[in-house]
Amino acid sequence: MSRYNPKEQEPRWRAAWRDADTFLTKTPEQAQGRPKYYVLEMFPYPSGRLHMGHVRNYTMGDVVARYKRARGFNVLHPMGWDAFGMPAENAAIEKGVHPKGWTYDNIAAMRVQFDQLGLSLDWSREFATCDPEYYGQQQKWFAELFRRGLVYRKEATVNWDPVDNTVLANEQVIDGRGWRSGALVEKRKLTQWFLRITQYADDLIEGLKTLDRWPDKVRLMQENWIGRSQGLRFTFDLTGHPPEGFEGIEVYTTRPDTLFGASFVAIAADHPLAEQLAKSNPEIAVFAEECRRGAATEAEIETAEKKGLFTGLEVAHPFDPAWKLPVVIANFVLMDYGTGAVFGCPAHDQRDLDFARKYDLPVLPVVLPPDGTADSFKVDAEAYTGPGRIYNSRFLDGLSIEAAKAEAITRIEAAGRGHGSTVYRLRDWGVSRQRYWGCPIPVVHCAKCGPVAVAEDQLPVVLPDDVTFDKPGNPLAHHPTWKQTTCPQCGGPAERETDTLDTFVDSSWYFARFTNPHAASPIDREAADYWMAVDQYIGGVEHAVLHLLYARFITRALKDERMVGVAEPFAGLFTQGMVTHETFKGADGRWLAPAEVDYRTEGATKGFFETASGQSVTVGGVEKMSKSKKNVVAPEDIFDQYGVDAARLFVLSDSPPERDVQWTNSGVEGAWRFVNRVWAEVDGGTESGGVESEELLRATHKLIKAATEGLEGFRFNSAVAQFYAFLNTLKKAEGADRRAALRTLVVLISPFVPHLAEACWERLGGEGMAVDQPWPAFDPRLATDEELTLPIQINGKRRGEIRAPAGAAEEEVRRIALDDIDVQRHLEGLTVRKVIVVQDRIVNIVVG
RNA sequence: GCGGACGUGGCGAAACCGGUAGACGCAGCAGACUUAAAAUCUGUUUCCCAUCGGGAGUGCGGGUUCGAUUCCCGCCGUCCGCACCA
Repeated sequence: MSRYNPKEQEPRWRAAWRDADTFLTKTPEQAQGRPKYYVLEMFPYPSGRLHMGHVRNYTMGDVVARYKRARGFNVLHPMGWDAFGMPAENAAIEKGVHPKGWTYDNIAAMRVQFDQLGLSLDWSREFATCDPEYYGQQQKWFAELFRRGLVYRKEATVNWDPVDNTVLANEQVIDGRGWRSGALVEKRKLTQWFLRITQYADDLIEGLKTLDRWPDKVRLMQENWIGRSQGLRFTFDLTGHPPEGFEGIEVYTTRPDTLFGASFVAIAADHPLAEQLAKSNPEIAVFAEECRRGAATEAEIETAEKKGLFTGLEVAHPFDPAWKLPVVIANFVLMDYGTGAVFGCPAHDQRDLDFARKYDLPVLPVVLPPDGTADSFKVDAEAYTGPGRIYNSRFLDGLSIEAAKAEAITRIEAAGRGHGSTVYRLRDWGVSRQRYWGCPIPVVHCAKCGPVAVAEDQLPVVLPDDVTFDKPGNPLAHHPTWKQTTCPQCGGPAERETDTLDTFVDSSWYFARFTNPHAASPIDREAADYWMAVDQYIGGVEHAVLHLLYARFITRALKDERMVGVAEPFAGLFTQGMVTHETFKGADGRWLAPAEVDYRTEGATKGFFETASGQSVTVGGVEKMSKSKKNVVAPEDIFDQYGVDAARLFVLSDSPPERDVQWTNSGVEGAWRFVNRVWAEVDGGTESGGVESEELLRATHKLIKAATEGLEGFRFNSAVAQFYAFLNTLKKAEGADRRAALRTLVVLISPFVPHLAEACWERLGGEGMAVDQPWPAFDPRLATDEELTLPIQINGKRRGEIRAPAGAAEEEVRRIALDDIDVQRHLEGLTVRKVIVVQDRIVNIVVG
């Protein structure tokens, strides 16, 4: 008996698959009518190193791809690189390397690691989004959307680092300061390119209903993100002497029923009226400046202290001109949502209530809860947002909330002050980035014609290689010659756009490009019609909203261009959890990597010690593997020690795929043990002889059923547990002929541990390769037991069990149960009131 | 703050439609093999009282039900996303 040697077996089988072109995608003709199946994992950013998260993600996709292949599907399973983005530019600044060289070097390094994983990928379709062949095609469709008016320019706010003179991403703003300079970050307005995703808002909501193989939570998150709300848009008239040109303030509300509870009107700091007032009022200017600084993200804005500044202006209530409300500038009102102005109703909105308490504004309840009375109901520290009847509201009194909303809208519309309107939380997608390492926006600016899309025969607009990163800001903008060009429309002198596209654009259509990555047009319609939509898309849940929503939007936009036939790119979606690990800190507070730590017994104390110093180590929380906390286990070290299959098996085994899995050394050793046990069984089970065992046959069919259901339902951990259990059964079946059972087991584990399966298949004398074996079918009669053990409950408490034939009639089971000696003992002196028999499950005897 | 999830032994978990809670793995304990150790194999392992046996138990508090980890209401805790990270 020989120990399984992954170092010898694994490269051998990878070479065998490669030499046989096993994973080369078949054309529809070659597939000979077999149904297609498109499996895709979210493609990686080429950081240069494979991490355990990749191992988990791509192993899951591989299991699906190999399983579907065994089920007879014609499978497309491609891989590429999401290769544009900030890290390459950061490397250029910090290490003086060129983003292009850095990126392609990383791709080459990662490709080697990917090959080791033994994935069933068709590498002939590989591309990187930074290949001009890819982004040039992207520029083609982008130019089309521009001509169609789906692309436009408008002013938008960016984070500006006044020391580095550069735009900062939100993640580069740390506590309101630039990450490199440490300078206080300012908000600055720039003219930027936008994609009109809001035009598709309703379609994107409606489309969610068709995505029945998406997790409910992701659909819900997208719906909430789009945030369609019905409400009222209307104008409060300014009274007294407002600045010239400002007669009123237009607000949007989803609660027009609470209009009589209004006690102030709040506008955003960058509302035109606020900006006008700031010109002549230094106090307002200072406050607006304060609002402009700091908070880069919505989360920070929403959690920041609610602050306001009274402008001294007043507006009249729309239903009572004599009723005046103060106008305040508030840091929690967003210019991007609705009209950038709201009315505050403190009694029925918590944020408004907090604000009203702070600035001593009236709190007027206008919705009476069902169990409240007008005299007793008070709003104190908590706003009331529940159901009820309207009161304190003149002509709305007594109405339900819904009826009052309708009535308020009708009256406002009749008065010509506004109209009912649908508003989305979703904003148009700002795609401009003032950076070098991205897809150039294919537009030129002509003094005569304005912005003009680059003509198709002049694409791609290629990034120049000769750029420098010694000056702050966008290297494309400083390039001496690159931006000088001629106008495609009038032929006059013109300048290229120097902004590049958000990398989310690159990842919004790559799945369609994979169907024919070498096509002369962005998408080969015939190939896309055959392969799209992606049948199973797999990736991190952190992409639940942005990437997945953008990809759905672009697919719809391209469908309207007739470039693709489907509206929804991903028919099935699976969002997998992260790989986590314990964190360790040394005595001096430094983070320590797992490799720097030992578990041992030191005198009386057991625990973790730093290997180098022998000092004791604090064990922190279990967190996502990250460089900053050093709780990273390098996949290559694991492959080296246990082989790829053990690593693959472990990331699939311990936790359900949608949940986080905690990497542990002992866990991967368990997987390694399994690999060896399978090998040992196969090694010792190849000889004929032994008796045919019905028990083993039944166990085998049960296993096929369980494995198949586990794979279909994305319960890989359960499937793996069944393999382990089957191995235990197999060990105990001494004297039985195990050859058939082993062959079946090997085919079933093949998607999980493909190298081991091939080695075993060969040892068992199977024909061809394990990867080419069809998925075994099970006989439903053999996959269930003939006689079952049924628990007997008395008043819901388990009091015994009986044996009964499967499918036995209720009467028979009832008789066996009541005759049972244990049951009778418990029933002594009691009256049986009812006997509930659930077929093949349980018997519950109710006594009184 | 808003939106979404999750919470079961010492640990990772299973229980798919409301029907035996803890499959499978890890760690632990006991044993076999060994001069010894490692590796491997066998058994055992939710907690409490215990001889048979009984009681409690799925974050906490309530509810529906013959029966609740599963459904409903309220609370607590943890994690993810929040639009220029990918």
